[in-house]
Amino acid sequence: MTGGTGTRGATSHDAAAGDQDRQPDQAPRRGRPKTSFLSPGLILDTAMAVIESDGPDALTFRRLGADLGANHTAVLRHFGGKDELLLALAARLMEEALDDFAAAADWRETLRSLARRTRAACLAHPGVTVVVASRTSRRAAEFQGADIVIGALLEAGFEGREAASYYRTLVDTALALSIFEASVTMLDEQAREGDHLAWQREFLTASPQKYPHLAQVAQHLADIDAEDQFENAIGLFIDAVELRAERARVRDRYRP
Amino acid sequence: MTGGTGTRGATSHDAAAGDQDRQPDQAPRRGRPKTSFLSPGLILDTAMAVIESDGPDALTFRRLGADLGANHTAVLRHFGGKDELLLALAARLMEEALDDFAAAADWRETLRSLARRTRAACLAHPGVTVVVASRTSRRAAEFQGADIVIGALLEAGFEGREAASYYRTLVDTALALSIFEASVTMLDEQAREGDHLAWQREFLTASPQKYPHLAQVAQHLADIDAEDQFENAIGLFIDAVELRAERARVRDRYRP
DNA sequence: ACCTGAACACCGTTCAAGT
DNA sequence: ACCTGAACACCGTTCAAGT
Repeated sequence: MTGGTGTRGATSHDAAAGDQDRQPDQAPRRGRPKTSFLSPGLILDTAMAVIESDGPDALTFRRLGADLGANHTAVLRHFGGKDELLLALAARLMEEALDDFAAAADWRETLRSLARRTRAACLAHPGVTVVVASRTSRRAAEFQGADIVIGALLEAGFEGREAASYYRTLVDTALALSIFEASVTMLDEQAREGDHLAWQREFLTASPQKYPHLAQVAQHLADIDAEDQFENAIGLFIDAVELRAERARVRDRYRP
Repeated sequence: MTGGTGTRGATSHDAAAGDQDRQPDQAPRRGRPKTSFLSPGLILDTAMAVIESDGPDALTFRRLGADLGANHTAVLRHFGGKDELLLALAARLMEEALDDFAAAADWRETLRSLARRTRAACLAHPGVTVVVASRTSRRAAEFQGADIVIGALLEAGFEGREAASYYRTLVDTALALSIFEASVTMLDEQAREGDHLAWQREFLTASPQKYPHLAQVAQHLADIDAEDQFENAIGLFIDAVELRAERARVRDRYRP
């Protein structure tokens, strides 16, 4: 029932016994560990595993303690509270998204890459994304990523103020759309059990008299692919940015 | 402490006494109300008031009961559970966004209007937006709104499949950005108490050696206005859509 | 038909106590 | 320094009972 995602035993007795097969180079002074076996990293790993296997509501200190083989209050020695834990999860998600992010040969491709990485990380952990959604700010997009994207926009031909503005638009849009898609994924999954997905049928049978335009395209609405849709949004963004970049370059040519 | 947002007394004793000054045309059979005094509408009003005044965490059945002058389990006679209540709150938020929504003279203005309405509703109730964020699907954009927006896109010159696709892109983007902005608002408000807003200063003092591009535009990043930013994103979307609409019209001229 | 009140299983957090 | 175990104030939900 507890899943068994922990790397240690499931009870505190097992945890105590574990001291005996601890690495000798760690040199525990007597038989008690002088260094803690819990660490922020291990706790975050376990938390993500719990959410992804049993859903956002399953993340409780008691469940976390059970999977870690520790008391349910032990986590509080590493995180000030649940809110702090969630903020750390949000930061980890964005770290994963931007891991090894680097500029591409083409500035358009650099922007596209950031957006795709953001989406990939959120969809890889939709449950985590939903729990931390309200604590995810663009602060998470760290300096490293910001510098690369702004570099791409400067390369495209924008001045400082515009580069800053389009940078924020891209990051916000990519992040917001990714979180939104993850939450729709989770919601649909939950609704599939009930009959809440019936609204898709309603769309197809909407009254053509009352909603003529809707009826005209209803068949196409049903089979829209989520990934195509995301690519579509990013494509629109880049097209528009490129259009304005050309104008900016022309403008600068006459006002150098 | 309980706020006093209820329209009835704060205790169940007061609620019972309230029967005596009930309207006579309601004709209560004996002294007990034959019609319930709680209604889904009243409950949702109270729930929104609670969240907006004391934050998302304040929305509990016990608090709701206190403000309504009823037992803390009475709400369960109108909503199956907390999840159902949140889904209803999400639906109400979108109803508010699309209330009296109508097509404008120009199709671009119609698209802009939908986006602005979505944002306005979310920012009018940021706390509510954050609680229901994970239960807000584009299902909420009801047939009425969908028909109008799709009509605008057909008017712009798109065929069925493209109109459907751009409709979804606009609705998803506007909704996702609005939810995101609301959650950033709530997060900043909470962080202002701590010193978590320190990252803004960090941005300004980021190493120009390690992050040259970032340093170049850091001053502009600080004073970006949120509303300008949203308008910017929608403006980019409409520019790109218009660009493609022109192409679609040219294409159709040669293949009618 | 609608509401009450007690009860149940659970939650995050605190704190004195252990090693 | 880190963890335990009991305790506290809360939570959503169930259910028999009232009117």
